[in-house]
Amino acid sequence: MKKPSDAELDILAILWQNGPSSVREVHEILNEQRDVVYTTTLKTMQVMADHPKKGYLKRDTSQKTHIYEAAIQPEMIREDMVDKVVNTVFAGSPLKLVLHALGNKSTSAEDLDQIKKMIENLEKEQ
Amino acid sequence: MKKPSDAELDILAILWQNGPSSVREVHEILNEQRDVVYTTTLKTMQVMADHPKKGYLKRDTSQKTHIYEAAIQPEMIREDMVDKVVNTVFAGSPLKLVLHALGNKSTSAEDLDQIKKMIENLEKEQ
DNA sequence: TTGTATCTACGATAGTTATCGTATATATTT
DNA sequence: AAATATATACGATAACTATCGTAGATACAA
Repeated sequence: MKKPSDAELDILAILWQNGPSSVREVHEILNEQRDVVYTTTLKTMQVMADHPKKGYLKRDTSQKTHIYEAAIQPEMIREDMVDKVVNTVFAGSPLKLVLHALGNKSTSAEDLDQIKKMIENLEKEQ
Repeated sequence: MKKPSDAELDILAILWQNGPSSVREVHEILNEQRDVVYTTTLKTMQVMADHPKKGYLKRDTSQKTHIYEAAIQPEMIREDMVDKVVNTVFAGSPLKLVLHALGNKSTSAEDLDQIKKMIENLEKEQ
């Protein structure tokens, strides 16, 4: 599967978070992140839905205002994206990525707990 | 700073790992990862070095065979790349990324130890 | 010295990405 | 009904990406 472009990923993220939405709804959120005019958002979403090699979005055209929905799920591209990051800026070491994510972000106590549990489970398996 | 493209990242990763290298040396490794002809690697590296808005590489032209070296470091783009991944395919949750990285990869006992230590340190700070 | 190998330089190009303007249809408001 | 707002459709385009071929310089070997 072809990887969505940067701008396409932004739109997918919004749809994954908010569920089926109109172009207007997506645009309002996208426009907070970076300046872009409405028809740019529209065009991008149309291409994402209609391009024969993409099909990232489904659309419901039964009303005047079309409703778009993600046609791919984040799980389908996570692996590829994480691999790319690990193999380029973390010298192929998932450990380094984990330490980076833990170190630079303010991780809550609950989150740390959850990671500890995960580690315990992994250690049992070994 | 503009983000290097996919192909450029592949080349940067090789230079980060191996240090200053000739096009031939980079090409041998890159060509194992995906089929590409020598002049494609050459051209890409020349652009990475010469393009006014890039400057990802430095080159030493004192010998017939030029030697290229990374002019940017992975730390300079890690943040951006991790943020992008987290904010798109992990719903903005670094925790999810960490669990994914731990779960899908066979993480060694030593690595798990190191993560535990990291977590202990973080908990002390809180 | 004549070939063979190895470089760099550089142009061409097809495909993709991201962006925006204009036209037009359809609602909604005054 | 006329004006305003809101949609979609769609063409144009500039910039970027990735790729490869050809030409010419340089080194080295037979």
